Amino acid sequence: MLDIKFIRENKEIVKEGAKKKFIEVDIEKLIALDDERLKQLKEVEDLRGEVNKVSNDISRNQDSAHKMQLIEEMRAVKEDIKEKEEKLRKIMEEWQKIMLQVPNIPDISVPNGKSDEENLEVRAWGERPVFNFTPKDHVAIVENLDLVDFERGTKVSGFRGYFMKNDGALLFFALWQYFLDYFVNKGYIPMIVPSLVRKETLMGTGYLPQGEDDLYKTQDGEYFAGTAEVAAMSYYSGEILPKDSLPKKFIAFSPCFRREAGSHGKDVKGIIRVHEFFKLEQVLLCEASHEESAKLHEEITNHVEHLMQELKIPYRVVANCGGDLGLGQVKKYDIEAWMPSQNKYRETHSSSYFHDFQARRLNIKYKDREGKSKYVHSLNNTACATSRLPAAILENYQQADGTVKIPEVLKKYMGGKEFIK
RNA sequence: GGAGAUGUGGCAGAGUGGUUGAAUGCACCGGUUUCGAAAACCGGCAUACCGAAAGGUAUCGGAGGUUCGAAUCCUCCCAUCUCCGCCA
Repeated sequence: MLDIKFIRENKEIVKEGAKKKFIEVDIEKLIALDDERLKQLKEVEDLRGEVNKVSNDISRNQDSAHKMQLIEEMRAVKEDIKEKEEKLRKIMEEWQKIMLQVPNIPDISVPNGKSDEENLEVRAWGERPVFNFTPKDHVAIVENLDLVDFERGTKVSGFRGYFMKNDGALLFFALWQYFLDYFVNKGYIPMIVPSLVRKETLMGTGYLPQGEDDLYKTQDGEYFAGTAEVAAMSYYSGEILPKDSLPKKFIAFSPCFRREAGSHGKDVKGIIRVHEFFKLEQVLLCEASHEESAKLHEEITNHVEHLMQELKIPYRVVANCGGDLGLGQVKKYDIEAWMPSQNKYRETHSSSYFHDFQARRLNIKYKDREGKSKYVHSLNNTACATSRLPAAILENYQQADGTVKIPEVLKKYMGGKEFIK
């Protein structure tokens, strides 16, 4: 959510921003509606003021005839108020609807473009592995080594279902622990957060109303979140935080659920695109300063790059183009791991910042030095998405004999073993 | 799932139809005092929106309703607590 005042004063910037994100929203209509809103609000408030004033007079008035007359008059005014309130209610409904569609403004450094194909490579790291054999894709690897059971996964869970098994299961645990150790050591607060969440949390983080189709919903009206960001961000909703407690840095773990509506043909095999996976997510709240947001954005991206380097997975960082940004995002980097079997990079991490877009919707504030309350800024980045990261590891570390070498840094988390065989 | 109780400002806690946006205490901020501090005393201290300002409007868990007037009465919802049931 943007501030309506900001929209009014910067409508050209807002329009340009929406255009860059390829989002249709009628700013002129919104402003016209806001004019109506202000006018109607003033009328209603003036009338209410009159009623309040006369009501006071009534209570003090001793002359009962005069009293009756005033009461009669106020009855009439009340009818008038009712009518105007109804009008205001209708305006507000429409106003709210458009306000929820207004996207945050992308940063000047965000490249132009419509889809992920136009994302811009910022930097790449690592030597792509050279194989003296034809590298298998991760699906073949996990099937050979019995690390994942897809058949029974489908039998039990349905389309895209899977069981992690044997060293496959252990690899997940090892990654979680390795990443967790790193972030806790950096001062992050570890959290296990709910996946089953109320609608407000998804509105607040910007996944609703637009993303309804990609979310699972219960018969009681709750939703299953697609990322730990949702619950972690909502943790402080409606609260005012002490200034010196910022920045807040969470490393949040949760199962993640995605319907993957509209991507039925994509990645149908394997564990790259699944309905249910697990994620460690970095979620940050900081003071309302663009510099601070931008600085922390680089920082949370660097954390992941460092870990990818430790794991020795070749990767690149892309700056996502306007059309590939979410509604609330100001800027986003994707970190993409090299997938030898596909001979290309695949997204494993997504790092973005929002300014106060989410905080406005979630109503998370802090008091600044002058005691004025301000909305916090928010950021998040994947730390470790199991299953995508394991898929990249398996492909990059595969051996000619079909086994998989365990990355040096993970060995101690997998019982000191050298290979998955 | 059943029964009961409760929901007021940062916290505690008054307030059951009329100058109550809300007593009081604590916390917090400023001042007096002090070499400095504590104590004491004085003053300030919710949020949002409209307005250049004066000022106005709204908010006492949420949404409706009754009334000239609602924190206070009515209806529904939500949350919390206690007991019972069920489950782990």
